[in-house]
This record gives sequence, C-alpha cells and structure tokens, in this order.
Amino acid sequence: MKPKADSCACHDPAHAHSPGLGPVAKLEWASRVCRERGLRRTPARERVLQFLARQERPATLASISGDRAIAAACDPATVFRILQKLEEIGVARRIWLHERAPYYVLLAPHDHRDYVFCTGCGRLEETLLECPVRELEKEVVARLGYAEVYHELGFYGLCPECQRKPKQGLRIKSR
Amino acid sequence: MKPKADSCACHDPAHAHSPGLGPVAKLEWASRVCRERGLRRTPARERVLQFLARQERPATLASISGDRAIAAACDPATVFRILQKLEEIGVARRIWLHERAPYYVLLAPHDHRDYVFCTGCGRLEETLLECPVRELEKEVVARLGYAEVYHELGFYGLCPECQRKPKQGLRIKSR
DNA sequence: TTAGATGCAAACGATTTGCGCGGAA
DNA sequence: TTCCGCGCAAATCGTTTGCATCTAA
Repeated sequence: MKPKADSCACHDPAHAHSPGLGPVAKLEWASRVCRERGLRRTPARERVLQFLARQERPATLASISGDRAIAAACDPATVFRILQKLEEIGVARRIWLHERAPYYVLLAPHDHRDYVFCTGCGRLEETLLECPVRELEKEVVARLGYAEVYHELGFYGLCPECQRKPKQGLRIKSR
Repeated sequence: MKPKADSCACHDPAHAHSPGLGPVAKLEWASRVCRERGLRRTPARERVLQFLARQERPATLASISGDRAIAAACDPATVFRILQKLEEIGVARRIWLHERAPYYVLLAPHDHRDYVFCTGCGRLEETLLECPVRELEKEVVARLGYAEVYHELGFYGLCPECQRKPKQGLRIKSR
C-alpha cells in the first residue's frame, strides 16, 4: 500500500460527473490506480474489476461473488476483501439502497449516476436525469465545512409493473 | 390494520416538503395516523413515537431502544416491531446511511430533510439546504412511470473536526 | 372475549475475521 | 525470499421470528 498516486478518487469538484467512460476505459483506469497504489496484480481482483467495469448498475457482494467466472475462481471472502480494498483506495464505493446488504459501484473519473429503486420488486435502474445536486455539494463544503464531499441520490417508488400487481406484495420484504 | 384513513404518507407531490412541524404537532399527527389505521394505543409505541418526534435526525434501532425511558419499558424486539409497523403505515421511514444498521425517521406532512454524514466519525447533521430534487421526482414519475416516488439525498464527507485528525482513522470502520 | 402487542430466547442472513498456505514481486 | 493475497471455516453483528402470555378495545 504505497502512498504513491493521487489519481482521481472522484472528489474533485471540477469533475463534470455525468457522461462517464466506457467499460474498457473504466477497467483500465481502475487497474492503473490499483497498480499505483501498490496492490499486487492477482487474477481474482482482475476478474472482479472486469465484472464491475461492465456492470451498468451497483452490484451486491452476493451478485458479484455469484457470477459464474468469479464463483469458479474465488471465494466470497476474497471478493469481499477485494471490494474493501478497492473502496479504500477510492476505486469503488459502497452504497446502500434500501437493502440490508450494501451495493458496490466502480467509480470512474467524470462519472456519476443516480438510480431508481423499486420498492415493490427491488428492481434498480438509472434515472438518466440531469443531477442538480453537484451544486449543493459546494454548499456543503462552503457552509458546513466538510471536505471530500460527494453525494448519493436515490429515488424510490413503484415501477410500472408493480403498480399493476395487487396491493398485497407491494413493499419488498422488509429485510 | 383497518384500511381506513388516507392521511398523508408523504407521497403527495403537492406537499412543500421543507419547513416541517414541531415535535408536538409531529407526535400528534403520528398518533392520529396510528389510530386511524387501527393500531392499538400502547405505552411502548407511545414512548417510541415521543422519542422519534423529538429527534432531530434519523435514529438507529439501537439508539432508540437504548434510550433510557424506552429501554426501561420495552424490549428491543418490540421496538423493532413498532418501527416496522410505523413504516408500514407510512408514519416512519427506514433509511440507510453508510452503516450496516438502518436508521429510522418519523415522517410528517410537509417535511423533508437532507443530511450530511461524516465518513470519519459517523456524525450526522442536517444540511438545511434548499433541496432541488423534488422537481426531479416528477421526472421520475413522468419519464420512468414510477408511482409513490420519494427520494433520499445524502451527502458524505469529512467534517471539519475529522479533517484535523491524522490521516489514519479517517474512514469509519467499514462495518 | 379476542385479535393485536409484548418479552424472551433462539434463528437467520450477510458480513467480517483468524489462520496457515501459496504466489507475485 | 518476503509479504500480500487467498481459501476455508468460524465468529460477529444486528435484524428477524416463534411462541406463550398479556392486554387494549
């Protein structure tokens, strides 16, 4: 864990946070940061990074370590530790979306997405809406004195499909 | 659980969501909704509601059931079930703020707050900033077809105090 | 009188850790 | 040759549930 690099960990307010890189560039960026931070290159981490890079939305530890290629090659505990490390060096972020289990997202410079989570079925999708909150981050810095500020914006509601279902199983199992 | 009332469960887009009621009015509102929904009036729930009503920020199950008055009077499991029920009838909401344990907030008509969470020490405070996201909720309804939409906006960063501490214990224990 | 609430203790689900081994640097 | 990273199994943590009892209505 060398104290080397200062690669973007997405805290730079100058970043546009919106369009985002493609999976390839993302993976490249992530690998580079890992290397710069002195992490050893291991097949396990390589797979996890690949998986995350092509993900369109946050993934849980279960879904990651459940992935065919990953499950075949490495233990969930390892995946957990990899994710932990990735978060530590600012390559991934752990977020909570009304579930007991956290989700993980690969960060990437100039990238920011917001999601809608269906409280009926748990479906998760990008809003693709212009996010007005980045301005507010500045306020949090200026008025409240916080540093390295980022935000998380989540929408919750019933997706069209769940609206058609009987009023019964509306809310997802509370766990 | 009678299907009676239709009291505001904070999904009405007409609501201003901003200033909010005082603790007393809040408690009154909550009690009323409980009654209308056919919940029995019990001392345990009364205390929990009182506690939540005077809270300025989201509270965890642990902090609630750890409260002197509450701990003396009822079991954590009971508090859990009360909170569960409150959420069910739209009086409280469960949210996640980068912790394994969820937080609970008492809802109230015309009330909406956003918080900043310090990733260094876990401190939680209101931003008191004008929240621009309510507009976006409409978009989520209009463009994505979701219903009963609400949002959650959280800011994360290092509070002034934690910025002064050594770079060591910066990030809170990941658990 | 009766269905909803409660307490206690046990069960669970998912993360997190200890430990000894193996492989990248 | 050294540590970092890995797998396996066990520990933890906080939530969630089963069941018998109590109580508001």
